[in-house]
Amino acid sequence: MARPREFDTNTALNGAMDVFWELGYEGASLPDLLGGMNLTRGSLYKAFKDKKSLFLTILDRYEDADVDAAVLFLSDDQVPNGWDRVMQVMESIPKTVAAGDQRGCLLCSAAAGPASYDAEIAAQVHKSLNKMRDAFRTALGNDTLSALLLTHYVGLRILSRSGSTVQELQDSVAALQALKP
Amino acid sequence: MARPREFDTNTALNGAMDVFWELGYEGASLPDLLGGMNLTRGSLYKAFKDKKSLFLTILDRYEDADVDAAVLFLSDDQVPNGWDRVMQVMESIPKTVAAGDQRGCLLCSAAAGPASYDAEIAAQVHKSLNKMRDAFRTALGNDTLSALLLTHYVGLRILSRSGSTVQELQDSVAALQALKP
DNA sequence: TGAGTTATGGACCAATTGGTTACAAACAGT
DNA sequence: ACTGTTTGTAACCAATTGGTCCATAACTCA
Repeated sequence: MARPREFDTNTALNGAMDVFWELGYEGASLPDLLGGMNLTRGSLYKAFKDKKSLFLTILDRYEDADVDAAVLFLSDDQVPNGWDRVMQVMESIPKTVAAGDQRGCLLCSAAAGPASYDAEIAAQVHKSLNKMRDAFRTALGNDTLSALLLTHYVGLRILSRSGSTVQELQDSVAALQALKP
Repeated sequence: MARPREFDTNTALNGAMDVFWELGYEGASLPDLLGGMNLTRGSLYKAFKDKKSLFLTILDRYEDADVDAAVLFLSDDQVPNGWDRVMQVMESIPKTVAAGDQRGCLLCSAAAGPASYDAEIAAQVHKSLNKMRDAFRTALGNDTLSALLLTHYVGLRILSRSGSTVQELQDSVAALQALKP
């Protein structure tokens, strides 16, 4: 009943996620996003309203993809011990950096950036962070320990992005072993 | 031999630190800084070169003031046990938030922000972070544990800024008790 | 083959960004 | 009092920011 979209919404959003992930919310300019999504201004604003709405959509998408994957892994007893699953998640962080990916975590960067002055972004960020903490808790059955692990997760991801060495991150993860219940 | 400064460099820098601390490096605009420092464009650029140089100066100042204070406290055996000193530093973070200060840590915000794309800022940030880690290490005589504590410190400060509740932060700190050597 | 509807591309926009420059003012030394 | 030097002020700057608008294109349904 009207002209069809020429772009695929999914691939466009994937492009937007890449740009936001690498540059952060405030660091990603409209031209950056248009390039990464392969569309022009008019199309972006018609389809996604504005930059902030697009970012909220991407945060949602990040939760559905990356956060939920971690949550699922933490509750999957293919690895029978919950603590072992937690440690595998933590160990994956220095591994990611060693593989050349220094982007950190979209969520953690948003927590450090726009969440401090934008309530909607803060709400979405906390929703996802709470999901992570809950996943730690169900894996371990321990309230305060899960709070510590979430804090550690955020710290690792921020340090990853700011250029900490793999060794430093590995040390930090290794020290967690002492907390094994 | 020339016209004297009408402003006091120290108070101007204090003003700049406040602005950067609250708004972050990229979030602080020139008008924001000029307002907080009580001077006009020309004076700022003549005295401090440009925004980035000013920020590097402020990072230095933050190290001399806040980082060094923590480092000193961690090595001061008025509190005889090193671990107890570490815990006092950690416990001060939820307390700061409870007192209404959600600004987090200038250093940690810089690590999450401009340190990811600016080498000079990254270098200064790492210098200070390493100082913190060293302080943890000398307080405890333990390499990997000090890496964990630095990560935890950064995580707490990022979560503080993004609006985590005092309870969540307290839980996270309380769980550290299990690591007491 | 229309009529109705939505998508696209790009020109356009005001506001803001960090930064420069030109000139007047305020001092020190002679 | 004059000279040399540095400060303060504000006008000015080009570039970039996020966002709007409109003519045209592409489709569906009648």
